[in-house]
Amino acid sequence: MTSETYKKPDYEKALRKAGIRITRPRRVILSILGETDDHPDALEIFRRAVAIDSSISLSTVYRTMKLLEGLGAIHRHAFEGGPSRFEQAVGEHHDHLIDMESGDVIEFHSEKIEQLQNEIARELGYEIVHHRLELYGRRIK
Amino acid sequence: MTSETYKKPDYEKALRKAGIRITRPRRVILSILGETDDHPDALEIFRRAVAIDSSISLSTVYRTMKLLEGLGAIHRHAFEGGPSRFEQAVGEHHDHLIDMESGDVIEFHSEKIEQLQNEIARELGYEIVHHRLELYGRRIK
DNA sequence: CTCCATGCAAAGTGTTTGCATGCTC
DNA sequence: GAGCATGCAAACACTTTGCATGGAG
Repeated sequence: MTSETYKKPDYEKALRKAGIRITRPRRVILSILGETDDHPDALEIFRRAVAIDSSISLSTVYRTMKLLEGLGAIHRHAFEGGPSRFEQAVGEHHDHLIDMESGDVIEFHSEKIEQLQNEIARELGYEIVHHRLELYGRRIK
Repeated sequence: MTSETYKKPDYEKALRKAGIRITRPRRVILSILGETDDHPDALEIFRRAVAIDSSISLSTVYRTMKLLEGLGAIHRHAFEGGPSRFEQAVGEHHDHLIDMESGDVIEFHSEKIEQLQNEIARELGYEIVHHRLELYGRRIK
């Protein structure tokens, strides 16, 4: 991604509307989330944030992630054996394929699988609130 | 499930064959795992173990779980927002539906979903090593 | 009688929180 | 100015580990 004027929801405006103060740390963190396509963890976000403003603390990163998660602006993923990783909540729902070697995350979506999940839950007498589907795999040579 | 003489793989024999010592704590923990149908966490296993032999320590529970996991005798599940929960590795592979209110776990299996997962991974150039599919839901009244 | 397994306490990891201060609205 | 947000350090929940002792083979 070279262009920066791409999909960039205006979170600042949205947050302000939600009565949330736009502070320097929040602005920095939002800009980081807006520009990445990967799924960084809190420490990685912290590192990138510190590079922009060295006074930002890790607690603020965690607090901001929690805040944004509550607003539905980001999603938190707890992939196996690692810290939570975050992504901006833009676009459609999707699931994840995790490259076990590199940790890279590939997004995918299957309407068929979603339907099957709903059927299964219904048969068991449940309605799904949310689900988690993660494929852990290796690149085929 | 009322009968206790049901599916009960002889883990002691298997462990002995693997060159692993059968100690009192291990015997106790194995008996607990063999008799439960739920998905207890380490602390719950510890509680049940202490009721049988009060000298067992939580570290031993954790160590034993790790050992058994390595041997493929149990599976570890990290459901959302809680400690790892364990289950005996008997029977076929299955996925889990978690009752968000009670924490109860219902097992299910869908061959169709498994196939779709494989197709998706293949298309992305990956082979699946394992996957995680969890449905979080509420009972329909 | 040799090692592996244990209990205990301490350390480790990722995350949250209390508190005094600082900055947005 | 009023009150939310911050940095810092301490607390937290879960899990692992070092070490000296104990017990299975």
